[in-house]
Amino acid sequence: MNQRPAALTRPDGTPVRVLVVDDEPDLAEVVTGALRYEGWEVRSAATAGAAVREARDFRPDAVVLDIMLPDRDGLAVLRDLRAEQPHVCVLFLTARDTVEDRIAGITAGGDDYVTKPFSLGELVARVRGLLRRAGMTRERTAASLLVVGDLEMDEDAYEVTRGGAPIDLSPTEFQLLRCLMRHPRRVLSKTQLLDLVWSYDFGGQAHVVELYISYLRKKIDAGRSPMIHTVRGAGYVLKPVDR
Amino acid sequence: MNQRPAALTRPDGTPVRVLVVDDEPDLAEVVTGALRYEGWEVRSAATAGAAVREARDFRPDAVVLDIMLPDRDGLAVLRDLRAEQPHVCVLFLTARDTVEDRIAGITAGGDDYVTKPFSLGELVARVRGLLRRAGMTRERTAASLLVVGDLEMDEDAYEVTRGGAPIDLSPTEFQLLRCLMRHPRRVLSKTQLLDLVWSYDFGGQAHVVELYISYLRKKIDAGRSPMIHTVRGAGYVLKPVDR
DNA sequence: GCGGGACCTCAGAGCCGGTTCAGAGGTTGC
DNA sequence: GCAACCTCTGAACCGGCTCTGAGGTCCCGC
Repeated sequence: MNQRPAALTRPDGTPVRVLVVDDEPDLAEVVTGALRYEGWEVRSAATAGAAVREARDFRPDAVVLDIMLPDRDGLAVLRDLRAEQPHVCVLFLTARDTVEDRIAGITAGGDDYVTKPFSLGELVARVRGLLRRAGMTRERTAASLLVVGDLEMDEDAYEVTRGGAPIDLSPTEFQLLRCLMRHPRRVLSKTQLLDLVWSYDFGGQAHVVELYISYLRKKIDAGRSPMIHTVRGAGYVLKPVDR
Repeated sequence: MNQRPAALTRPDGTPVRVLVVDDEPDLAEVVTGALRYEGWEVRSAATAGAAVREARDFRPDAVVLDIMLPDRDGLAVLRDLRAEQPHVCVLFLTARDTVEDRIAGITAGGDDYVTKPFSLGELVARVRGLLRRAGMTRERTAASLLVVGDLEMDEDAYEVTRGGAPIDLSPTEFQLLRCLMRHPRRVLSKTQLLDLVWSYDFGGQAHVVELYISYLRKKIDAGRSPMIHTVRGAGYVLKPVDR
């Protein structure tokens, strides 16, 4: 117990490969770490040229690609990548004000994007979604369903049920619960949750985590045997009710 | 379930093959991606010469062909293609001001065309229609009928009914509903819908999506249990009323 | 029993996303 | 050339969401 969830793997059982392309070293480092934590094999590149070269050698399943690179436009890089590996998935990183025009049509092709500043949990979930839809998965569970005890979450439909009864969650509540459900029986510290759920530029206090845990409890544990437990001095755990 | 709809396949079960011919790289890339997302095998060519060569090797079931190519006229390419593969379907891309008489002959031959700028959803639907009419299908559902709960859409006849009662939709409303009906129970982001329903050169904001959702609701959900649901921060879903 | 730290909860302010309306162009059909 | 319709923009409105601050409660060590 207490290990990370079964890693998403390629059909042949080897770990998923992700290439991170960003010219800002700090951000690339954080993103790389978060993806590696998922059990995936990760490499990074700082320029479009390096990205294409690296991809040729590394053969990634997915690419996390900053759309604002010093040497070339994002769509052009996408084209180069696809020319060699038609089925690679791409998640674009964009600034909020860069949006729309430059990435027109991208999501229609099955690719996706997140706007800066993003939360790492969101980023990971998006990459995971891309891989899943591309058929790059051996996960037992059907499609996008997360199950812990009688608690279920459909990530595609944004639906959560406990004991079959639907539960309405706000976006932040949903994200927080998603993190907990991805690591059941494992204590997650408030800092970890803050890093995963809130965007990296969030200046607030860990206090919000407590607040949102209390919201979640009201909606999920209300009147039932609790699944969310506090571990003093350590953080929070989600467990099935039995045992 | 909950991933993309069952792919249209050849009678022998292998994926449909589509060749995209356009000299504008960005557009070709986006179109290619959208078709690939349908689960089809896609290649692209930038010139008439390359197209004919590629077709000889690739043996596509359908060709998406820009009528304005640098080296040769689209109709000439059509002749060359047909000479080698009489049964290939062709979808032409034309500028809005292209003279009518050139197009007149096209649809008579069973082929089709869309005018630039087009929406990706429209393009995909047209290719799908060509393939279906050419008998290139193993889909269970009769003809062009989409069904979600008591909501039905006949893509060929442009007819929509809910509970048997006909509903009148404008072209944009129709397209938007088509996208939702193709992915029932799945949250589609405003950007995704924008990419699919609106043409690739649309510079506007995601605000229009909200507007058209409200139009659709008035026509489809009016006075009945709603099928269109908003998921804050994520997008919109279409679901059957039960459960 | 007492004090302090960690955690929980409430109430409220500001903000953001979503909805709707009104109206200006543009297009189509008569 | 007019009327009807469609499409999109801008603005106002509303509600819920998110976070801050403050006080309360629980737990532990002394």
